[in-house]
Amino acid sequence: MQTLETKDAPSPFRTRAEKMQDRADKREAVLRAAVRMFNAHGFHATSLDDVAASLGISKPTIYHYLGNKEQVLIECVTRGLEPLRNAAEQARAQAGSGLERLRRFLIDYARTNMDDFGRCMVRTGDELLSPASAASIRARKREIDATLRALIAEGIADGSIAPVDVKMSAFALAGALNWPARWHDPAGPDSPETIATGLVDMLIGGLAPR
Amino acid sequence: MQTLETKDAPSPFRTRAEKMQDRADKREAVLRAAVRMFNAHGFHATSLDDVAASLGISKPTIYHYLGNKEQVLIECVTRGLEPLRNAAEQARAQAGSGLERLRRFLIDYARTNMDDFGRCMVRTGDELLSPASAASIRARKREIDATLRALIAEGIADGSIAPVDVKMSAFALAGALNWPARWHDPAGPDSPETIATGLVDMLIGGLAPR
DNA sequence: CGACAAATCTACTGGTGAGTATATTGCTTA
DNA sequence: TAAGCAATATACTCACCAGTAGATTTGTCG
Repeated sequence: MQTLETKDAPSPFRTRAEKMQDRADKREAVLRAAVRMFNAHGFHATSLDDVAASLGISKPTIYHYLGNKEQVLIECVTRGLEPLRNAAEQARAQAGSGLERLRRFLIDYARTNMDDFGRCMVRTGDELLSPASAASIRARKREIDATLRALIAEGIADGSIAPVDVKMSAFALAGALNWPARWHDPAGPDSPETIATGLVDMLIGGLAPR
Repeated sequence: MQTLETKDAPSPFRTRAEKMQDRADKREAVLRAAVRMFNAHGFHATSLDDVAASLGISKPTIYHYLGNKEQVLIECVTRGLEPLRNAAEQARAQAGSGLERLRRFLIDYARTNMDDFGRCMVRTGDELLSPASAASIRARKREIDATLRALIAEGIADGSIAPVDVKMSAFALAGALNWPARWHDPAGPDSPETIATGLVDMLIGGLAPR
């Protein structure tokens, strides 16, 4: 077979697969532009005309790729949720004490909450979505929360975590690690990595001296 | 002078002071109705016509008392901020170790974040406000944060708090205690009091066993 | 080639909701 | 009693924006 395709002379004749990739890339570009504007000005204050303009395209093109405005938001939130689901799955599969696995998970959790889609996911309340979509997203968030609680419970069981109230601790952790979605400045001096470990270590150690 | 005013026979002829009170009460009622709807459906999804209808009045009446929609929101946020400022002032004035004073402050902080105005205050991001108002509110929030950091620093100095990173801890605490504004259900089984102490004690003790 | 589908545009429609103009009523005060 | 102000209503205007209609181009496949 003749795969004469070379990197330095890309043919202008796209294959089927390449065109699907093109389409996916464009979808992605729309989502990136949208999520940035949602984060900067809020969902309602961002018009799809603005998003389109920022890409040098027109509004119907967005509809061509994504259907409608709510769909754009849902996709953004979904992309924000995905890394969390992966982190959760990994945490469940991993070896180690409850605390060690929890720590790893929390750091991933905090880190992904600081990227564009993660921020959008954290900041998108139910009230922005149709009841059906809100329910679907709430369900996915609940899964993450279930993992979080399971890890805490396992840590308590194996003695690596103090006998805390599981539900309350899960809320405290989630709150502390979601909050950067509102204050973290990507242009600032602290990297998401630094912030994530800083927050998590404080939460594990507590304020009281040991 | 003849202050014949009796409780059981309230005269329909209001005095000057009573009328000012009337006006204040009505303003207050509008704010209460508005903040409830803002919390339930979000600021943009709540029209002033809806707020007015929920009180059996008309939109111009709201404009009569509050000027415009942003002003309504600003007043709600301000009312949410007020108890925090009081708690901060009290904490600064009080005696006791840094940790004791911090603990008291954090519990107040958490509790007030769960009432109508507190929730609204936490959930109202800069993007909903004009730049000028956003700046003014950000400044007031910064003061609260400064108190929080000062209390942590004092606790470290007097040895009642472990030598943690002050800035990071302040963010972790604020995040954990703001989060209930998004999830707490006033109709649920857990009282704000219970949640506040539960969260705070977990944050002070940390997850790791002692 | 000719028909079809994908991608994209310009130019609209229709609804919603903030904010206003103006009228009315009734109390207060000169 | 007339003037003035507070409180409230009805009935608008105006801007914005989600979503759509329909035209155009271009590549693909029978």
